[in-house]
Amino acid sequence: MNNDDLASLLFPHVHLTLEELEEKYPPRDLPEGAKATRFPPSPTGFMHLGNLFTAFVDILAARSSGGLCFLRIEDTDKKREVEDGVSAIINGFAAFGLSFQEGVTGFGTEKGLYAPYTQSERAEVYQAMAKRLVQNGQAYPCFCSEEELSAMRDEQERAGAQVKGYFGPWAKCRELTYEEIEQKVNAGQSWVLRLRSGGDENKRIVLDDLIKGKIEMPENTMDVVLLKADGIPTYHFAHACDDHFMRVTTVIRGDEWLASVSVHIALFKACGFKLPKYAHVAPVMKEDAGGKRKLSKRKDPEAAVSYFAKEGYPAESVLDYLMTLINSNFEDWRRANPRADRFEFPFSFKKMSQSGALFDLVKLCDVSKNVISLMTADEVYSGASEWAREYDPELYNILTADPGFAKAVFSIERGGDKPRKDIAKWSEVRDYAAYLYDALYTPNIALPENINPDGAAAILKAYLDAYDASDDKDTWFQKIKDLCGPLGYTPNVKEYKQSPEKFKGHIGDVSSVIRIAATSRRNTPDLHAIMALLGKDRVRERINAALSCLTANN
RNA sequence: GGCCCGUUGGUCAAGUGGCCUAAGACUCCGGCCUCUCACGCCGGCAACACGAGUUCGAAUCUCGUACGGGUCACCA
Repeated sequence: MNNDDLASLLFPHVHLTLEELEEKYPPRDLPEGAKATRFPPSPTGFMHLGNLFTAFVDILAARSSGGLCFLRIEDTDKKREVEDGVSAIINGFAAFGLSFQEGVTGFGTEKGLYAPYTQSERAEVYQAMAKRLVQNGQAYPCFCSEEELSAMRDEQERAGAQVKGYFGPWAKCRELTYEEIEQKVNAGQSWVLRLRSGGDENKRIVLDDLIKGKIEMPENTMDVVLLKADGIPTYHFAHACDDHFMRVTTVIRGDEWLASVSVHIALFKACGFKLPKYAHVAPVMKEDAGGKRKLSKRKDPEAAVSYFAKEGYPAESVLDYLMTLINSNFEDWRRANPRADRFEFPFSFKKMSQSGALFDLVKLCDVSKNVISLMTADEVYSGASEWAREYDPELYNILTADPGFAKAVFSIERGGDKPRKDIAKWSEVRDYAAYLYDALYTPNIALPENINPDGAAAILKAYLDAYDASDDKDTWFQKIKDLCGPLGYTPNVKEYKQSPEKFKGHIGDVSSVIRIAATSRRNTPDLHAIMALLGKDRVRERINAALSCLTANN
């Protein structure tokens, strides 16, 4: 058979050549060792945490090597496509402050020299390569229907074949003559284009994966589909064409692709492309009934990236947490460089886990508390109010009604050597600040077990007499100490511990009563600062209210 | 089932034949810190899946077993 004739029959209108493509998309001019990576999502309208994770590795690998990362849209499966899919992806990344140097930048917009970056717009590239493969005798049309293929699979099943699929003797259309093909094509029969595999199952190929190390497997023998009946390429073929002509040096993707590597190696070879480096990333897992499984879109709310925005985790927190999963020594680095840009971290593929890590919300909270504890009061204010604007309008109104006051609230014990770490996400701010706002405050005078209402009332009365809103912190504290003795408490906690029988309690009990009266909380940050924010009228008001509550109960 | 990958405390993990009586972090539990909480500090619980082999010596190398995961589409 004359392959040129076949190519012309199959692709009569394709004139672009491999050589022209090579010229149009020349190798990148990158510094030594710099990596060109890409993140290629399908526009399904859902951004999975795993997408963020892999994309983050892509960006990290690019930036840490002085290279670049671009965004390519893989919309070859029209069934899964969603209208606003592309915007959802771009917005999703923007929410995390992540962007790409090249590729799709919005719906219908893109930048970069290797355009187009949307697969549905790259038909001529795939067609040209497909034609070339036919010319070289490395691809052929297959007219088998879905019914025929499933019948074939059934037969293989029955025969107990170890290897199933369209290959070797099972590949019926492989041996079609030109005349047979011509007749079917002219009759309008639909066809797919298949690779004419030259692989030998007894030969083995070796892949040196950047993460998984050396992997050996049998050569591919399958005549895999390159172009579907509608002329759209399969993932495998698009991967070869795009990652070659977009001059990707390092392919980073989920490890579910590992099993397809033999196909990809065969394809790159057939096309005459240089094989890129591969890094197969293990998925983020979730604990389930004692075992592990992939984070599931349906079962796990935290699988959606939007979950974190809704809960009010700062993007920085999520990113830092992801960093610890990517390279666990990031934590040490972060401790040494608390405020450094995380892209300065010396990322390494070698330090990535070979198996999937369990997603740990508790750990995320810890990381997030650290992140928030390092923020300024202004940053906390804007983070919290931006979150509240969307998810808690009442809180938003309260916070923004008096930004100065809100910032003062967030300033309590912030900025020192030992910053408080009690906020992990913005949704906790409402509860954190509730007692500082009348609109959120619910009086609830619940005394500790060792204090009776009379004792508490005595403390409050005495305190009201001593209270002066203009006292500085030391004076304020000294006054509480001075209260202790006459009421039968000791200002010295150690003394109390040595002989508890001598006292009603210690200074902790006295200040607890005052704290409860002023805030209805047993635990708060620095009470002096809180009372200063509350103001003398409100403090007196609340203590008086507590007093009457205690006496009424008697 | 075939092929491939993996398995160190509850979790993330260091570890590349002797420095391992197995690091660090999170969680949990004690204790300390001139108010509570938080922070910080000190301490504690807790692991090399199993079995053979190689070796003077194995968490580390080899083989087998078990368990877990992935993949076998005109989906990506």
